Amino acid sequence: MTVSKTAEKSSEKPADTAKGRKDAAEAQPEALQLGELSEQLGYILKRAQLKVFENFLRCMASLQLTPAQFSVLLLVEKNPGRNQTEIASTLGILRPNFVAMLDNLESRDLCARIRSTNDRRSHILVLTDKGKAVLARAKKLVATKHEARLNDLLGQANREALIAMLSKVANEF
Amino acid sequence: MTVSKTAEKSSEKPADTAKGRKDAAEAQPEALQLGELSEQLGYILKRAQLKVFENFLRCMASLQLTPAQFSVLLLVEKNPGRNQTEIASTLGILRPNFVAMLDNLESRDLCARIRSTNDRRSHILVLTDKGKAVLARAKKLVATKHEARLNDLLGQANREALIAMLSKVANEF
DNA sequence: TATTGTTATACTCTATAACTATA
DNA sequence: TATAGTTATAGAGTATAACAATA
Repeated sequence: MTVSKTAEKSSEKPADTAKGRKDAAEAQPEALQLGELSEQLGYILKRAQLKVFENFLRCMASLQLTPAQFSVLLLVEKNPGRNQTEIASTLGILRPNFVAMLDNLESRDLCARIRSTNDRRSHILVLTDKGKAVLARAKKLVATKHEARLNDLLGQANREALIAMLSKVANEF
Repeated sequence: MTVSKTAEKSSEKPADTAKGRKDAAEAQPEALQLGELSEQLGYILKRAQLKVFENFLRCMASLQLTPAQFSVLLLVEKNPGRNQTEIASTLGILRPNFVAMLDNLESRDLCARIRSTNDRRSHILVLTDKGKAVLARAKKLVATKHEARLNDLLGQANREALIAMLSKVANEF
């Protein structure tokens, strides 16, 4: 919900900075009470997701890959020979919206559309050599800079528990 | 990333249904391999968030409240006497985008803008009586239908652990 | 000069209908 | 007729600049 990127930065500090808390004996300081909001599943889920995506983008700045593009490359690599509809629907991307995304990846020579010989309506998706190389570098960046950060923050065991619970929510909620 | 609502429904079943698995001794069935994607923090976080928001909207259908609107009502109730800038920035909503949102809530007589007498530039936000009543009903619906579902799925202890870890990610990642 | 609420605007995501070419 | 890829388009959500009123 809500929770914009720039605004997050501006709502980051105002809790206990010099401005927000000039004097210990002041009537109404600055910081608002979150109250029940801090226990609302949807609210913290959304804020956590925005933070994680932000960090992902920073980690991948050198490769210029968004989370969505990374997920496409991963899925195509793991499932070569599949067509656009199959890749898109697995990722929850609507076919019309997948077109521009693929145009982008193809224009950067990261993946290619190949007309299927069985069914000439289909475009089989494959990674180019450059696409494979970029994906390999992306995986390393994600592992060392992005996912490693979660380990530092929560520890290995908790990290795995978090992923497991989120998967359960995503699949069964 | 990606992961649209309608497409999620269509990519829900195709794992092991009658269609997807006609015969045990078939070459290449239907379901794609998610591979490393199923361990990607951002990916499952996003899918979980979409599922939770979807469920929230269904639970609140009778009150016609979105997660964002609910969060505004909660925060205004907990922090009466604050102005638009304070409420918006705490929620990570940019001031320009908060205007239409408030117009909506005010037109439904759920909250009101009051010109501050101290600083006549500011609009103090308050809940109307109807706003308080609707929020009270909303809280009940959220508790009994929405958050309770998480308990059923994970159990009380895990539910609290999940919320705690997500908060940590949202605040410190 | 700075801030509050606002307007206008643009860009991204997501969603639906309809076209084309193939089947 | 049905499906794959595509186009066009519309609606959210999010972002920035700039204006009027007030401080």
